[in-house]
Amino acid sequence: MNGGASVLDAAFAALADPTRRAILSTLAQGDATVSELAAPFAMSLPAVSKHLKVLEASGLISRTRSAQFRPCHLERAVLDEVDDWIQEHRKVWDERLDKLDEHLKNLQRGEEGRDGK
Amino acid sequence: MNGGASVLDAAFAALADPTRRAILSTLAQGDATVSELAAPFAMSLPAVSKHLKVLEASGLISRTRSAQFRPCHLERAVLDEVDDWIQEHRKVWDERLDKLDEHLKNLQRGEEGRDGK
DNA sequence: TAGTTAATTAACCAAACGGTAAAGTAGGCA
DNA sequence: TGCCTACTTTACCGTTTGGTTAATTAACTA
Repeated sequence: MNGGASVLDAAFAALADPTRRAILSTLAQGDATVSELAAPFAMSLPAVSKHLKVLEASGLISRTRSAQFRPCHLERAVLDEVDDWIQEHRKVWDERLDKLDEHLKNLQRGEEGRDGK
Repeated sequence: MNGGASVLDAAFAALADPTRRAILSTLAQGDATVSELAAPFAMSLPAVSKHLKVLEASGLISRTRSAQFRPCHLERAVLDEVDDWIQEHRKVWDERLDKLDEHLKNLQRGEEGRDGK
């Protein structure tokens, strides 16, 4: 039921940092170089470089070379996987809440019985 | 443009751990106690307890008391916020890719000019 | 060739993380 | 009252994370 979660590990971990999310937001408006991405932050270049390495390792971005620049580029696939996980769980969640709602309407009180294994 | 990101910080960080995602999956099928949630894992009770504390702090779950049990319960709101962030970025992403596509069709070559600030 | 710009790598540090074992707390139950 | 059950809290430990500065690599430019 669970085929390869390490992508999600890295993706969620990458998304957990506000600096990295801001970088992704910037990048959503177009490719950018490391210096350009670093500009808005009160943070050294190497720090941003590390964030980009994390993002690249997660697969959320890719980097190419253009002379001495390393333009960064967003990649959709991993964000799609993250979205898939969330949608899947929201679905089950919803169904479950519907059932619970129905259940409550039927019982109208706490029978205490979670459906044991 | 960015009002309060700390919820996302905590939520993404919480989701970054596979054990915690598994706990959420279990919980999606119904509320459960700490011991029940811990059962599938080769991990001590305190470890699971910590994970639950992280999940609770992120707002992804809530916990009540029922005698000596602490049944855990999924909360939708935060997952919805996470979903919102992702949808927002997928949207911009898509628009941008569409524009790029169009742009490429118009130019058919690398004019090298990123639209500078 | 020497110098400048762009970015990464290396070494280091403090704080956070994920786990442990052991002790403490709180609520049934005999 | 005293014990069992269900959990949490408290050290403690090794690893990872996010940042720093300094040194290095790579490519353009004079």
